[in-house]
Amino acid sequence: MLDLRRLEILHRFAARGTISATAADLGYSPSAISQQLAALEREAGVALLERTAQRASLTDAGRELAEHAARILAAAEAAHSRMRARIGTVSGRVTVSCIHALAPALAPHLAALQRAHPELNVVAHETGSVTAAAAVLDRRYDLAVIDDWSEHPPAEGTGLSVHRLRREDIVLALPTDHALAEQSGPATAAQLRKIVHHETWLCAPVGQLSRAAGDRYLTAVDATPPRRWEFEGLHILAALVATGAGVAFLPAGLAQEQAGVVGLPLAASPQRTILALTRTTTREDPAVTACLQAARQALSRGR
Amino acid sequence: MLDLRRLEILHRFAARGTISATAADLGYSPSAISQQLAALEREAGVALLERTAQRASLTDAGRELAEHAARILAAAEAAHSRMRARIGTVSGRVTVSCIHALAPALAPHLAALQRAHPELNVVAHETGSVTAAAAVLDRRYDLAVIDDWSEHPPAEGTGLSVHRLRREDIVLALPTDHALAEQSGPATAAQLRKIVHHETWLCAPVGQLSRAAGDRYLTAVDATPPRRWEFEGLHILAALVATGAGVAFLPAGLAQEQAGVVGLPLAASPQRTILALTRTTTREDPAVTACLQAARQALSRGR
DNA sequence: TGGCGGCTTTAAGGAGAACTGATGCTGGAC
DNA sequence: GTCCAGCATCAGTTCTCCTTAAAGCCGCCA
Repeated sequence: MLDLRRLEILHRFAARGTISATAADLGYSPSAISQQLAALEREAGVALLERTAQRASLTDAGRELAEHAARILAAAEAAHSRMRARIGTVSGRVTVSCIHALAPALAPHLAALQRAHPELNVVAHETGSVTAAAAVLDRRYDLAVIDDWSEHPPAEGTGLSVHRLRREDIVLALPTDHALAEQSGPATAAQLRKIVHHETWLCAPVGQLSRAAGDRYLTAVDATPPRRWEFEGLHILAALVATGAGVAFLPAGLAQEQAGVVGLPLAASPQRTILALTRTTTREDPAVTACLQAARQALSRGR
Repeated sequence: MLDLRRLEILHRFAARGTISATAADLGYSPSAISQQLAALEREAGVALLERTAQRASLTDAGRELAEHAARILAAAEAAHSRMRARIGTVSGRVTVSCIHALAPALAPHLAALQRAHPELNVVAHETGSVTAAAAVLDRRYDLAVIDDWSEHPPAEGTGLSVHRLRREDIVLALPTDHALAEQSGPATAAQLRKIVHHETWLCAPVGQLSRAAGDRYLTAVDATPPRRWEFEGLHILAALVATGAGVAFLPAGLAQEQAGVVGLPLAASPQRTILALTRTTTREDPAVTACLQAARQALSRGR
């Protein structure tokens, strides 16, 4: 009989790649992981790992068993969720991932939830939007709050539940004393080209979703910024706009909150969507749904 | 994290109904089962059993978790089978069920298989045809050899693989010195009515599949035996026919093997099918397939 | 070449889990 | 009333599993 904890270890090892990282993830010493994987090999009767002194990697059999393990663990988690749904108490450990920019909004609601349910143990980390889905499916997080800047938010994948929390327009963020700050209608393409040409363009580094979306829009209106400053974090960009350092594309809500910044609407406005991701197997878990509800309250006040 | 062994215990309890029987099935003391189920309740956070002093029964939650357990265990077994298929060695414990009448034919082949593979541990029991499918699905047996006397053998159910080993005609078994023993063509309905009226009719007790099938045929030709002797076991019936005690419906092969018995064909001959049942999750397990192969060799020499 | 650091395994020991056997309880059968 | 089947609990022993400590291997760098 294969042991469920050992399958969990194998599954995590398949996701992380080293015994040390697996141990860190699961809160054990590397020695324990090594021993448990050896025991699993003994049980299965097959070599699951190719071991060298400084690297362990999965064999074909190990990879296959890890895939089976994913299915088995999902079934077990579904069963556990159902039992938790039966008692209905919000308790246990829930790991939450949140992108940098939304953490300040989310944190107080999670803290309140934890105060309301002392048995609940919320563990929050920061993760980027790109890797979040895989991390949730890999059971590294039970709930992930991310944003998506494409026109079409990701669909529900295998085992993944996608919850849309908020959708808001992207605006052109200008310093309050900018010549166009008083304009009521949306910025025209011509205005945008002129601004981009004269001002420093503030944006996220390449690889960020917001950067790609902004570049798409700029290309569409045929504007190419001659001067770019790249900073990570939308809050920083908003603050920089306020100091007069340049202009940027920002979510409407963020531009509105930042003192010294005015948001000018855009024609055919791009949008960003704030999403929450959970596994379908935990959909009924009261603790997870409570955290999801908290995220909804924290972040869905936009339209 | 729910424990797989405990889920197995719950699942077995759901099938058997008492803690003692569960313990006997799994080879533990009742005390161990009681403690493990209590631990599972603690893990799940729900009451799974309603306990009185002399009886424990599942609650709704317990029933539901037992159903989940069946799925989880099936997934685990499938994974284990895949690993065993990878190494390909015929080893481990295989529990085989066989109906009474076929045991003599099957036993030597299983014994030979066990001699050829010392790591293999075949455990054989006798079980009736009616309950075998449920027992295989409940994991009490990995392989069951049964017979079926209906026109249409059972189809593959959820998780059950049905292997047809042999199909043979039912004949009218007569003592060698009977007046009709030399007849070459099949027995007519009129002959049958006459024989039934004059001879003692030998058949299995009510509830057996062979009895039901025989009665159906007798009813169809409008023959009702005034004198019945009911004995369990087709071999006994064959031996009784040889002594001249009466006549019976028997599978052709059995009638042929029995000295002093002649088998007279029947018009629109009923048939019996010998089937092997396995779980689909163990389909790839080399040990199970080897046992199945042995059963095929032992029993499929008919047409 | 020698030392350092990351990754791994092995060995030893201790904490906890789990099984057994004994004991006690309950309710139905005789 | 007495017996019996079934279940829970308790104490004790065995076994599992995790941690710490030690050591090996390999790449990297001085």
